[in-house]
Amino acid sequence: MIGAAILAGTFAEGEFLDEAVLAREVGTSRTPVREALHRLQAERFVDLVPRRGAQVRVVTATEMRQIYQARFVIEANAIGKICDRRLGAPPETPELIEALETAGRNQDWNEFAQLDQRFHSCIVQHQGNAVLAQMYDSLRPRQVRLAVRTITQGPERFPIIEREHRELEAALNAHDAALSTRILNVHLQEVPELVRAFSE
Amino acid sequence: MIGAAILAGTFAEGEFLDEAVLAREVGTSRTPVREALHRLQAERFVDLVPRRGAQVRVVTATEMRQIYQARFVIEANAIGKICDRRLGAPPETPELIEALETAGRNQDWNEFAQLDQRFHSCIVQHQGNAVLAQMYDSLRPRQVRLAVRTITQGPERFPIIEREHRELEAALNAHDAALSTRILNVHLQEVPELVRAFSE
DNA sequence: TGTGGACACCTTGTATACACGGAGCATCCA
DNA sequence: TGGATGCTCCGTGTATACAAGGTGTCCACA
Repeated sequence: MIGAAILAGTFAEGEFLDEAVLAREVGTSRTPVREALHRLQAERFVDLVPRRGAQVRVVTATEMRQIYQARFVIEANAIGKICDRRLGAPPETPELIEALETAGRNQDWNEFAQLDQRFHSCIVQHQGNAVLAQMYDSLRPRQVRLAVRTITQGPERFPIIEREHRELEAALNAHDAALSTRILNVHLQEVPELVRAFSE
Repeated sequence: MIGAAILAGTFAEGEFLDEAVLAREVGTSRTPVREALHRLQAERFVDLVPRRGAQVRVVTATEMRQIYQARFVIEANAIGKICDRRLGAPPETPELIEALETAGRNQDWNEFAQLDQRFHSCIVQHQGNAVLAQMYDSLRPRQVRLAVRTITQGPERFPIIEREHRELEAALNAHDAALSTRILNVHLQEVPELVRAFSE
């Protein structure tokens, strides 16, 4: 059901989730709750330890860095292919950039994060490999938990993100793989650095 | 439980799986079967369509090609990093190559496929990014179904695979990224070509 | 007073019963 | 005769009851 939403930030890391309690809170029985917890395990939100239950995973700075590395590997590959084939930026990008700037002006962090994700996701999809695209998207849930922490603490980064998106779009339309990759590299390195700054 | 094994090749593509029947066959109740089916969905073995049940996914030639592209993207990245840092081939490789050749001599296809997977998997793990490694491994179940089809039809490829593994190990130990990548590219392009050959 | 063992309670894992929704078939009408 | 509609049956989705295992506490003994 609303499994993912439950974990947005309401539980402490390492905490064990009680199925019965969750069921009561959601107003359903344990069965759907169990299924939701299994989905959450698949999305790496919780560890299911036998006979103990679902433990909220701790997202370490190391893991976060690795997630962004993984994003870079997949998205850089997509960019390379897009430039090779001279496809240009995905057709949705102007619209998404527009919406992103609106969300930025309105200080709507949720919307902003979601649009940012869609921007990058549509670039990866533009390459045409559904398997890679699905992998890329599967990284999202894990980022969300950190995203709320970081973005809310650094709203001054909004304009920077917006600018880099526009630069990336332009570089893609110029079929310039090297430039696009360079921009992406900078773009994706900022968040892990923020995370590190907080955790050290 | 044994969910994954069930699907090794015993069900027709597109077939709907009946929970009650499966439960009877396994000798358990529907509840564990349902959980297994959900896991199988996470592994992309089945599609869970609401109120209809679990449908065995059809693995198209296109998807197979994309899976091998995805493998290449991740493994090539690992190889690049390994050569950059001059790590050399993973310490397990000599042993794995040895075992692979034994399996090849014994015509043990199952063992062969498993060792081949472990060989590549340990290269990706050698890079040190657990997120990418887990992604890479998650591709495996989907390959297995095709692997049995192709390998059993082309056992003459065993020596070729073995040779390429040895070449890849040597190239890694020589810290030669370009050569390693070239070998990997050839190595991973053969299977999709076989698949295409069968399906056309 | 500290440590070890046993018991009880609590939570997960499994089974079964019930509810809900869809798909297929039959029948009726055009 | 063909199509549409309604009914029935079957299979998934959910709830609840029961079993099993683990953890924490309490008591007894050293």
